[in-house]
Amino acid sequence: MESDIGDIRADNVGYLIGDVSRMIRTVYDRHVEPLGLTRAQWRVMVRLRRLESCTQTQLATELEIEKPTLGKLIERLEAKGWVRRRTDPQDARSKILSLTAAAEPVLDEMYQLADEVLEGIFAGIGEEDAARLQRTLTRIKHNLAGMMEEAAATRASADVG
Amino acid sequence: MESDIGDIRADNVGYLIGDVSRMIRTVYDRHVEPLGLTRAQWRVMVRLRRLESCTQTQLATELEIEKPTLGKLIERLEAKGWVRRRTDPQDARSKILSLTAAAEPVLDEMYQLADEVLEGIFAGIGEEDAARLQRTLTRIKHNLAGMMEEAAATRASADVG
DNA sequence: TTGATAAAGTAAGCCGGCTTACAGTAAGCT
DNA sequence: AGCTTACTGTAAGCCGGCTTACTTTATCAA
Repeated sequence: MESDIGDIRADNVGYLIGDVSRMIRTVYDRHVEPLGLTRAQWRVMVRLRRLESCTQTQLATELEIEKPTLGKLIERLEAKGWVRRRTDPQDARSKILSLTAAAEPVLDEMYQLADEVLEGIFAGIGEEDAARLQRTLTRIKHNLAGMMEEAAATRASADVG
Repeated sequence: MESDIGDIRADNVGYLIGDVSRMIRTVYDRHVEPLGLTRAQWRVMVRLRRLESCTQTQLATELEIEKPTLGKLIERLEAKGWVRRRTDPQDARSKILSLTAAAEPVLDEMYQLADEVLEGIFAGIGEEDAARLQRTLTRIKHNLAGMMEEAAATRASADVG
């Protein structure tokens, strides 16, 4: 039963993505360890720099992570003095996030390190292959998004009915 | 400065892999939730079935995860009655792992579910693209493995010198 | 005005990855 | 035998993802 492509997927591509993702995280984190922050924390700061200032919910949506997940990240970044969090004067529920001046040089260093790591990760891979990888992964991501919505819809209807 | 491919990688492919990996985990876990185990736990059992029986260190090596990580997974699987763990009579340090009879039907159901999920993930992606994805990701994985070894070597020499 | 509903963020707790540090055991070399 | 070294597994604890449940505050409708 579909032992050709089926096995290829199950034994290789499926876990391959997970392997690569895990290794990317490890390699990044090891490289940037001396700077005192992780890839996930850096990602938050990069987005925050681009947005100038925003609420936590906005940022969580942008990063496609959940609010509590972002909350913990912000907590650590605030403790390190790179992110400021103050209550929105227009809405006491919201907290406005912004980068501190101390964050800038760290971000700049991180960019450079990230570029070096990416250079290594994509060594020997041509532009065409990289573009194709991007297209295929994007398609997979769309498929996954559809499956997640579908599951959510099923759940919702189950809750009602 | 290399704003062409550089930006493509940093803004898309890098995080794309992470996104896809995270979504795969979520989708799997949601789908198989009713069976009472996660993708990671299932992965352990699948490998264990193939190996018949082995020690924890062997299995951790096969799965490319660390021993404490596997230890926690085994703990849960043992509590659920799907994995048995007994001391090796030849070496009191080692514990021999094996599946229980109760694990078999769960594994069979998981296989089917996994295949359905994979079907959905790869919907609309041709065999050629899938094969290409596999090749490129494999190359990336090799690059990452090299970088991790390199970093480990640097650390070791730093420890000595 | 007040009462229901919705939204922002936090708390608590689970999973799965990691590291460092340790106990127990084996094996090898004097 | 005894000492050292190396290996197996566990403990403890951090990070980053998630969910569910909660508090606080806005908002909207009656």
